[in-house]
Amino acid sequence: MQQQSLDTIFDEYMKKESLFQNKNLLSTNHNPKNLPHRNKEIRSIASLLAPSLKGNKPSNLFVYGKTGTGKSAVIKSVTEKLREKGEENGTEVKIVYLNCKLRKVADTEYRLVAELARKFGKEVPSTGLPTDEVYERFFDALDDDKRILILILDEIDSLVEKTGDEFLYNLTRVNEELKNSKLSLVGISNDLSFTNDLDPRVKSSLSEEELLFSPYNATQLEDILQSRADKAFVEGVVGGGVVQKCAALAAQEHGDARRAIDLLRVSGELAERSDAEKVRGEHVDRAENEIDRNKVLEVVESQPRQSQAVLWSIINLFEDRDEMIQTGEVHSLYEEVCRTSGLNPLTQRRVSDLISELDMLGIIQAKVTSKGRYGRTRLIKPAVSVNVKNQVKNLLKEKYYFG
DNA sequence: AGTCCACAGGAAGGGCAGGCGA
DNA sequence: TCGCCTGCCCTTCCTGTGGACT
Repeated sequence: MQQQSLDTIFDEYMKKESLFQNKNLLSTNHNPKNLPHRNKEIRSIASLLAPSLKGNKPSNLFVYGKTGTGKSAVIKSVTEKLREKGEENGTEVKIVYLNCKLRKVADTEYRLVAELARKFGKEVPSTGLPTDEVYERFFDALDDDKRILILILDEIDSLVEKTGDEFLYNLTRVNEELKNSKLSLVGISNDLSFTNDLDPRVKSSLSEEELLFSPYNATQLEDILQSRADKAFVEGVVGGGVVQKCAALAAQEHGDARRAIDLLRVSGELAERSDAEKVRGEHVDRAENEIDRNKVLEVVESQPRQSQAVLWSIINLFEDRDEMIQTGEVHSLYEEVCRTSGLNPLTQRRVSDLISELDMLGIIQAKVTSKGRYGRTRLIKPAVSVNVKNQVKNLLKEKYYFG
């Protein structure tokens, strides 16, 4: 019986015409060849890096701009072209792209340099060697032939925040030691104020050249989205105004192209799932909710159990009363929750910090308020819609066994 | 004007895991 | 391999504070 209904589902799915023609074009890791509205940036980066084709070291470059402004995509596309050109001309231009947020790969100084050494074929154990030795191996490998290395460090701010700027100092000075090769750094950061905290020497050498990627406006987003939509969807299935709506929503959020593309993709998926023949405005609305919901659920899932217990307490207190809650109340319910779920309760001081963190993540809203004779405390409430809040509650209950 | 509540949030330090360096 | 170092999580102790109440 069940077997049969499963069969029907699959059969019907296979029979159904997809709204998508090439969904990959809307996936987050798709690297488009064509990058509209970034010609100026492409040209300046290309001319900055061009000296490498004649065997000269290009200036170090620091690129910054908010998420979804095309920084990584532009750099990747320009450097790929550069590598091809180098091959044609017989100059070895080696491009190494590392995302400093990638855990276990490039999230500490040791790992970063070890990864670089490995890219040049040197064996480096994942731990144990002095960092100097790893630098040595990397420099040796790099220098064994005449070449230009362009090292792209994406999300460089997160690595500096974690480990300090010493590795940047070392990398910017390496050219003094190399005989054959030359190394240029390209740093990419979302954090606009990132260089302010750097050692002045590092700052001046990393930012020999700087380039700001400003956010896309709604018209530009629309344009980008339209060209993707044309190729990604079957002709005629994207209803009027859909692309515009996605662009407008993303433009409100600092012109994030990634967000716009996500919205369009999810809208399409929702339309397909509900057997609609066209993607419409209502699907975009639902997509927006769905994306927000997934974001919240993802954040909640990634929290440590203690934080989850605090959140669970807040949600339940709010459920019963529907008015702002204070820290003390949260802590007493939290202690009870710990007892029933076998957790070691933390002190109020610590819970107070966890509440601040949940506030910063945007899951709850907490404001320090004085209630006069009745003390000074944080007033807390969930910061998500009722619908999302209930889903968070279910998640905590079913997956993490609270309640 | 003074008191006092219910915490906020800073400082210092303990305990632990994991990385570092010889 | 092993002691040292560092960062993180957490506790303890503490001072500070806005405003209702007396």
